[in-house]
Amino acid sequence: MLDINFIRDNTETVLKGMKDKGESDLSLVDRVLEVDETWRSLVTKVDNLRAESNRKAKTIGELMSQGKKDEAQKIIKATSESKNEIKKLEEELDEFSRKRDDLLLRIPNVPHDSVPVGSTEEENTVFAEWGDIEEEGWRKPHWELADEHHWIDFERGVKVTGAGFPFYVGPLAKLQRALINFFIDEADQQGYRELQAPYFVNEESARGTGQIPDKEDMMYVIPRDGFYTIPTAEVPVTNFHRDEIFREDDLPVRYVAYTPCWRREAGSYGKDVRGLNRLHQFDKVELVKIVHPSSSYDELESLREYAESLLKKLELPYRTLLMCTGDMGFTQSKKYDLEVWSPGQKRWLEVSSCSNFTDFQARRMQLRYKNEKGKIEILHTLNGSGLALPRVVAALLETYQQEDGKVAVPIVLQSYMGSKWL
RNA sequence: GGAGAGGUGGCUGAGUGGUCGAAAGCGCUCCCCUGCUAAGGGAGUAUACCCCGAAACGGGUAUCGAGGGUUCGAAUCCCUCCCUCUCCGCCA
Repeated sequence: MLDINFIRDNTETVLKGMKDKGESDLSLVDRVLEVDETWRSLVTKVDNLRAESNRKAKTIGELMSQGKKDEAQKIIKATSESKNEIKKLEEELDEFSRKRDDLLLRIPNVPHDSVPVGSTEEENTVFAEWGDIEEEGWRKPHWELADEHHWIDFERGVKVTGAGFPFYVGPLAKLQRALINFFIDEADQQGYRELQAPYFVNEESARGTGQIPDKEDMMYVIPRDGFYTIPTAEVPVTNFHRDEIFREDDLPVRYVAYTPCWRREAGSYGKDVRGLNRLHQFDKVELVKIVHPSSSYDELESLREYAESLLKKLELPYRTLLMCTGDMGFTQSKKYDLEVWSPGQKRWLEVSSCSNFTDFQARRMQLRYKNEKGKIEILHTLNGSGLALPRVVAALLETYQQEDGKVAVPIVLQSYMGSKWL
């Protein structure tokens, strides 16, 4: 959510940002400004009326304690009339503040100046590339390999739960456990504090990070208890500090959390979703930062570099994309995607997405800090995957396979696996 | 799940219908004093929003778990919900 005052003072910037992000309804801005103006004039009116009735109530109190009941009675009569007027105006006030917030929630975050303007994924720019990519060759896709070794059981997953809920079997189950530990240990060394988070969240939390009302359909719902299963650890972890005020000295705050993630992925079928490419349940190690507004773009770069370092250590070729305005998403101001090369499928797979939300999430969540002058300001939030497991596993199986069908273990994982071969 | 008690400012805790945004203590910040240390004295110390103003300051409104109600007036009374604690039940 943007600050209404920011929109008032920087209307052109907001409009340009919306245009660049491909938002079709630019009239939102005019409407929100109009509604806000009405709201503010109503506030003034209501506040004045309430002030008057407070004054009268006080007078009545004084008269009563002096025993002047008749005089008090006179004022009571007069006051009860203005009560109705206040009530009516209060209802109107509520209506307008709701309207204003509705509109406000539909205005996207403003892209940073360094973000390329574009409308489709073709206009993302390649920010970095690492490793040699094999565009031809004998390598099998991971689902064939996994099938041969009976490492992933999709069929039984369908039987037990449904499509997109596979079992990982034997060495592959262990490999996932190894990756999770490796990712968390690496983050821990970089100063991220480990958090084990709830897998269900309530409605306020889903609203805080913006899954509601925007992306409600991505989550599974537990209606009886009013919970949502988390689509990413970002939701519980960022909400960890919701409604809190930090001391400036305590910043920045960095967390790492491993959780399963659940996504309904409604309507996605076909070859893009084969094997481990897209699942309803998957594991992810997520990084979250809560930082001083002045440092969020630096923190984004270090977040990106950190995520890249994981792929380097696993020796998996990757590229980093700087997402263009149109491909970036509603809440972000700048975003990098890391894509790992899948030599069996001859395509890139997204394994991490590192984003700066500036104050957009933090405002909705009332994540704030007190600066040196004692003034309260909104913080900035960032997050990034470090990393999402299934596609890393896919790329790893395909990259480390040998011609005889065996699969080697990356050097950094060998101590976790206790072996050199899967 | 059943029975009972309770939710007040950074913390402890007073306040059961009238000048309470809230006593007191602790903590924290600033100042003074004391030639170190300890102690002492003074001032300040919630959040959001509106109005005025360049700003400082000022004026106002709302908030005592959340929402609704009664009343001229609610932290205080009533209703609903949430949460915490104690006992019982159940249980990894």
